[in-house]
Amino acid sequence: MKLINQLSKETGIPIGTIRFYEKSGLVKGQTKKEVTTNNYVYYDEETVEKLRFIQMAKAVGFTLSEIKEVVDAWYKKQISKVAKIEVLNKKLLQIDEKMKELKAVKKQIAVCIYNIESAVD
Amino acid sequence: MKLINQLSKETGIPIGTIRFYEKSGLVKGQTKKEVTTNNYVYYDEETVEKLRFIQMAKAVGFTLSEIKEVVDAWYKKQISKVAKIEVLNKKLLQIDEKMKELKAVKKQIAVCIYNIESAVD
DNA sequence: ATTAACTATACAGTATACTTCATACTTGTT
DNA sequence: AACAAGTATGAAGTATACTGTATAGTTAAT
Repeated sequence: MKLINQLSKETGIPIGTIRFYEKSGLVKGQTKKEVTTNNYVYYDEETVEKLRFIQMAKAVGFTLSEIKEVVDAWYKKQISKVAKIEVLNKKLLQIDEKMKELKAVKKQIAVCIYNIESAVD
Repeated sequence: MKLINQLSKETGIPIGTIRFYEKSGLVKGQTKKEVTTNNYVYYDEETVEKLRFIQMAKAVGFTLSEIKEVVDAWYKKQISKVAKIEVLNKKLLQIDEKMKELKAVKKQIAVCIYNIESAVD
């Protein structure tokens, strides 16, 4: 169990951003009942995993609310098995779509480089 | 040569967004000097290509300013061949990075689905 | 000629995702 | 004891990328 500063260092995500994610319901720490002098929040390894997932998913263009759907399907106990799988399979389709777009962008740029290289000044 | 309404319909990008992109320097139409009664702006096929590129690049998480770098390297005559190629090669690296992240996200979700499916209710 | 639809411009407003600031309390070090 | 560094909370501010509104002129169809 780690405090927010350590969590931030391990993931490279700023403290302010982690707090923002917590307010948005993406991650959740917990206070220790045995500690009575403060209300410091502790985070577990699962939170580290979640944050790394959020980083990657953001990098490939998913919004926080799209990411929240996945994280909820992943961890929330209230959601039924069937509903979770439905959400996740939809995400897989979106990922394949992005994969295609990424390849198209790459190809476009490769062609562009070729054209520039073979152009006469 | 097409007007903004047609351009919008061909690409699926709202008129307001196209105007916003034009203000941001991503695309550029031109007025016809022979038309003197209005200042309607006409767009060519190159603009359609650019807009399609912008759509894809945005879908995989590139920002408009990152996209602008590519579009400038692609079309701007003021930029030297060497500088253009440098920009584009950097983009290719970023794309490979995104490709990796996309695969990691996919794997993560696939594992997640497997875990849910094999879990006992 | 009228009127619906299209175009241009400028500016205000919105959504998302942070980021900073102010305040106040807690902990660890010297 | 003092003080730097860490933590919590709330609210305001910022950047990006649109989105909507208001105004005014233009074009096409009836």
